[in-house]
Amino acid sequence: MSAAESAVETIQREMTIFARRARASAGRMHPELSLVSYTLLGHLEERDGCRATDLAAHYALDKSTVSRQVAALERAALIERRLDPEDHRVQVLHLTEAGREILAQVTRSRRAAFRERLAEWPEEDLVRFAAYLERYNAGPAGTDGE
Amino acid sequence: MSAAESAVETIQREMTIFARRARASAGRMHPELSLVSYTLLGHLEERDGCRATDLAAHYALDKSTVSRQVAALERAALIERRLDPEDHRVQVLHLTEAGREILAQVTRSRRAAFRERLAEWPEEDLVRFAAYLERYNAGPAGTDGE
DNA sequence: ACTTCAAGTTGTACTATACAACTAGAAACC
DNA sequence: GGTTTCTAGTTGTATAGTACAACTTGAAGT
Repeated sequence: MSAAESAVETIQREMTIFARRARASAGRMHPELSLVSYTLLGHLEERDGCRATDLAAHYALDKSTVSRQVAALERAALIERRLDPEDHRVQVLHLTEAGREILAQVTRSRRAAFRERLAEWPEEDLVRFAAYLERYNAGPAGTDGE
Repeated sequence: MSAAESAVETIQREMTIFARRARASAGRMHPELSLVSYTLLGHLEERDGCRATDLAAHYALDKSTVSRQVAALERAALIERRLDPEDHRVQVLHLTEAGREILAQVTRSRRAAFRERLAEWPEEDLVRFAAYLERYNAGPAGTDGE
């Protein structure tokens, strides 16, 4: 096996380990915000509001799933729905103040965990690792599908 | 923000994207073998058989969860239980021939997906990326927990 | 106006998971 | 040697996340 082939094997194995761990720990780390809820809130912050359908399309989730997630987030007062005056079928979703705070808090705590884990890494390696991950994720949707 | 801090941000963001995608696509990619089942079978192959308790400890799963997963894998005839003659509480789990084949088949298909995704990468980058991932996962269980 | 399309909700089912209560067997300790 | 304690595993119950299908409501096209 060439060095390249063996490296691909390793990448596959380690990505699998990471995915499994992330999945197992996602609920335990932030009981107040699942990984999906977190990314939905993040998307709302980034886009400054969007429709449920946009979330479903972007994250390859069924619209019923998004509908229930949105209902839960609204119940928790983390988001609010604003009816689109142009089209009465549409609800534009926005973060509430509380939602913004929770999102920031979870982001801080996640960031702290990553910082700790990467504390010993030289800057040069951090920068290269970050670039590799970006390149990997930017690739054509193959292994996954966004 | 320093280059190191901004790299950590990127690593966090990209790892999150990867984890979310992996989760979303895990079921769709291999309907015959969930990510968890896949890793359980992989562990059995690697260790050439082990106990349910070992699986639970290694993957931080509840023993009841493992018990049900194992029951499903046995029902699918991918593993078999052998009673330990030394200790009648213990069942040593082993892959069956069918289990070995399914595992190999899913491994091949996953490998093909990764290869395709990484096809354009120069060997040098593959090797470095693989090393970074190993280093990341080998770190102290912080963000996750095995 | 009628049909067709789009956004969301609700009913139903399934999977993965945890926690608690339980059974069965092994080990330890007077 | 009998009682207590520990360990392996199963089962009951509950929850979260998910999909698919059927439906409602409103918009757009013909």
